[in-house]
Amino acid sequence: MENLLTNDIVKQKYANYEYLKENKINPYPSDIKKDIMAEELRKKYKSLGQEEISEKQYWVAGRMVALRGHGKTAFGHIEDFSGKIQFYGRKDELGEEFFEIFRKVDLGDFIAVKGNVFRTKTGEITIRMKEFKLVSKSIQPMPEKFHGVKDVELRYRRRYVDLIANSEVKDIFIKRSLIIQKIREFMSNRDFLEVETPMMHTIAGGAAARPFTTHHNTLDMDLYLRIAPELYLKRLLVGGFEKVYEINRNFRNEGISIKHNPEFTMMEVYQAYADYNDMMDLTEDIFNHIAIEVCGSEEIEYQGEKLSFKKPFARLTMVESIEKHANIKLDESMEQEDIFEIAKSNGIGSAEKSMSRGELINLIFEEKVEEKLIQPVFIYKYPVEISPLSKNNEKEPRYVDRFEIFAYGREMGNAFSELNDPFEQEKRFLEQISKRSDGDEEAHRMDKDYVLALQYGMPNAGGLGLGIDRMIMLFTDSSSIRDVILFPTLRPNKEEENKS
RNA sequence: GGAUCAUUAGCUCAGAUGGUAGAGCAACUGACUCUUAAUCAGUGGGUCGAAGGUUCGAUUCCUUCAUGGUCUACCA
Repeated sequence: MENLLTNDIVKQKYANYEYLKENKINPYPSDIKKDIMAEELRKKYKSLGQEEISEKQYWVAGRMVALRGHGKTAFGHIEDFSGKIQFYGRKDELGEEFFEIFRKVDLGDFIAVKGNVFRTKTGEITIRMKEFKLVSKSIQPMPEKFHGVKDVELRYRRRYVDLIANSEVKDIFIKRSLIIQKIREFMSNRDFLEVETPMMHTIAGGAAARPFTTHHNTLDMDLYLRIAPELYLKRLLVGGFEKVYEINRNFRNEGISIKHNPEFTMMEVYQAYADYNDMMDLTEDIFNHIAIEVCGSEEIEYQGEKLSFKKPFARLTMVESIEKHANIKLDESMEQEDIFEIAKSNGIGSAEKSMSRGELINLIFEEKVEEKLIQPVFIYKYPVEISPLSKNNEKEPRYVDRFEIFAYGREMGNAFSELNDPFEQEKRFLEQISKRSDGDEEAHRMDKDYVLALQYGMPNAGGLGLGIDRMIMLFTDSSSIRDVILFPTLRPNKEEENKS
């Protein structure tokens, strides 16, 4: 305990804690109840007149965030989850002894206050304190009340302090919850069933990414944290489910950035007897619906840029988007060598001779186009080489029936007509495996059981994956994914660890 | 992984071409019976991120390290 008393403020508050205990005030009681939330109370008495006082008394409770003493009276504010409420206490009503005890209550303590409701001269609805109880003693210093906490490291590491000090942070996470709730409601209304599939996989499949590894002791085997639920969800289509979705965490052992966190939330949707066009409509509907429901408008502002989620969103093939945004014309007569030369002559240094035609087209797209896709847009007709789980286009088998949706230059989602031909699927896996043996750590792994599942038959289906965190960034105007994840991944602070 | 910037009191921030540091809020003492970033008077609080080096002297200059931000790479 002693080593936690690191500074004078903590020592001082700890002394108050001891004083209260000695005076038979339990600093951490179990029996505190409250009658009403601050916001609700203010709403209820919003028409209360200047000299009026309520007959009824209420217990309100929350963190004491302000205290203004005036000799024989005091004003303060209690903050609960709904907002703040002012309280007012007078020595002539409460007595000497009460005031003596109340002096040992510190800013930051959770308290409960009981009293009638009245309106002050300045018009604020206020509780006139008749009784108070200590709810929970706080011995850590509170952050600065006016500027809040700005140190981002402190904000992410001790999110609770961030939440205490910066009310807009709380609002973002309330909005996050609302967005996810609205998505579930939307899916449910369309008869999609929410399911849960394993987070621990023996084969990390369904995406191109490096996985995290863990180990099961009793079975003595390595497991991977999933990089995508895709292959399990499609097994459900084999089993007879027709409309399923899952909203849950994926884990990818890769770089951290403003738009990447090692664990992130993804929604995947699968619908039998549908294709990628149906997924496009669904995606459009979801974004449009969330914009209206959560932001109250089809037009939102993100990082100073106006984004319109009015239907329909623009739709461009990958090749068209390259012509439109990079002014590079590709046509079907061009083969791998031609496209390689075009990439090189357009300054794409990472283009390599060993890349396939489709990989080169995709590279040009990523280098020259992606960042320019500010307004929501569907890019479709993806090269088959980079899409091992998608179905070939029937007319042009070099491409697959796949799209990605972009907004603000970022990939927000990915969807395709699901490849359900077990022979073609096995061939695609084998191609991926040869890429792995050539050193591509992100290439897909062979999943024999998945091929076996397809041999039982899977109806034609459309599948969609949406990056929920990135979507929430858009609708909360957050510049970093860390601002929409309560506890983003950080390195442990060694000094802090040594102290404890 | 690379580049770059940052790290000063509990919090938000100043500061010195190198002579061991200030403000506001918070804390403490006192005054004050309608305040709300309350006010007024006073007090305490710092290994200037860590370790080395240069120097008579380093928080300041140099090197390394730690943590974080941004960009970049990786990330379909």
